Amino acid sequence: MISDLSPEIPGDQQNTEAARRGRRAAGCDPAKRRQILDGARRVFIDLGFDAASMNDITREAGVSKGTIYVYFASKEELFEAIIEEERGKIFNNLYGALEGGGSLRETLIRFGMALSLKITCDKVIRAQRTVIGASERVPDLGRRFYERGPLHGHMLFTGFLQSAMDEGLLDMKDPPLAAYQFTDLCMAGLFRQCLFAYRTEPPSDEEMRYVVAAGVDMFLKSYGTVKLWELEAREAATE
Amino acid sequence: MISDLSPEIPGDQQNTEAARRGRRAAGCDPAKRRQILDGARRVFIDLGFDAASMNDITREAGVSKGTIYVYFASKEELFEAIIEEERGKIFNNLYGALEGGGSLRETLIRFGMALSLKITCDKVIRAQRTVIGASERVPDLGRRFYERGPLHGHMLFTGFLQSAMDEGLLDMKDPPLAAYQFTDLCMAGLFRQCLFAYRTEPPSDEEMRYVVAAGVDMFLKSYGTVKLWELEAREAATE
DNA sequence: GGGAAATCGAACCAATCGGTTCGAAAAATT
DNA sequence: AATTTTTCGAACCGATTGGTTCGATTTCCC
Repeated sequence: MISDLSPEIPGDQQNTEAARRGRRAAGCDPAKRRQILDGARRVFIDLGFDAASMNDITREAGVSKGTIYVYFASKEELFEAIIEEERGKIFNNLYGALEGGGSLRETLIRFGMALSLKITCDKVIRAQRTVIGASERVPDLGRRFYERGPLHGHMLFTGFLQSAMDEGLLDMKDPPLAAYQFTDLCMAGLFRQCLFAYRTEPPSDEEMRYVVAAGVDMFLKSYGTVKLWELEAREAATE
Repeated sequence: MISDLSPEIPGDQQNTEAARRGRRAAGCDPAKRRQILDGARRVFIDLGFDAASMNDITREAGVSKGTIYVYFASKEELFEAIIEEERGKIFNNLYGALEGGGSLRETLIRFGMALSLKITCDKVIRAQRTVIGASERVPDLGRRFYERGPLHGHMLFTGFLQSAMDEGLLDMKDPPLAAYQFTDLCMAGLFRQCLFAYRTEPPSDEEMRYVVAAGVDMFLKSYGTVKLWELEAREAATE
């Protein structure tokens, strides 16, 4: 079965002749595809879409140009495949931090750390720069990235806040707004500093922890309920 | 005196011959310079640095290519001149909002509105996208933009918070961090939404006011002192 | 109005772009 | 080992790039 060997490739042009004989269709070797994507990713993220040439990618990937065009129809298609991959790498396994247990404060700190560490690390910042730069001429690209990445995460986190509200731990008039406030507090200033290349290197773990803790404090001081204070006081007393 | 006519032009090559006769040196007509900058600004901000060609700029500015190269040595130099101008247009006259009088809460709302309205409007977002996109290959550009723009503003605002602290209205352990928290709260979510082209049009005045008011509430609930509450209560009573 | 100077406009440069083509070489299936 | 298929590598396409050059034209100062 072909899909066993290359499950992630859409089966639009299966090259049925070869398929019937149990042979791989042209442009369907997952390893080669990976090789191309990895090389192209480095080039695109280093140079941006425009400045990256297909010859650069050829060189970086160690694959001939003709072969690239067997796997991807155009520069745009290759680019979009890479952005999609990057989005997945950034946002997958991020919201598991919401389900690790512990007190509300602990969970918020754990989530805030995971979020802001990932969003401000060098690789991710470079990827975001590339998407933002391309958003001017290809708005759909930036839009899709945002919808499937940050927006999706925002809804998951809003749901988490809702459930904390149902438990009587938080009291918010506008949970979606509160979710935005929280995520922005967790990266106070740092996100823009990184985007504009003001920081030579990403925030350290300690700095991040300091900012996140301050953000969580501020957030809970605004939205925490009496029940939350009682819980926290009780917990502090037992230690 | 030449510098009276073109004060902003560096006098490196004054074409002394012509200057002695009271004539303008080549490439020193402020009006032409403006014409070129205006055309180039539109093209660069619409297309980004790479995709903008000098022929596009020629067309948009209504100036021959040879003339452009009399005023600017290269595409990069022209681009940097425009970014510098844009930075000035964005951040100048922004921090006057801090000095308009009124209560602390009123001032914070006024400043927050001015800040976030300006930073998320279409023109400014496009300019920022261009700078961020170019920051990958020309980090100095993004760095200078950030230092002379957002960072400078951050220091001004931190000073404002300090003086409010001196008056006993606020109590903060870390004023610079608090300044970041405030500015980020004022654009909760909106800044990233705009950057990634998720929003077709910038936030409305009402939406902005709603977000800013919520941010100011949160900020004051965290950092406001008893003295501030008394002041606000007294003011509310007299109305 | 005469003469100096700046601008224009178009041609021109070498280099590079994304994308295609094709025969030779390499791999893999039978 | 024979044969099918993929990949390679280089040449090639037309278009466009940033940048230069240069005579014709316009503008401006005396």
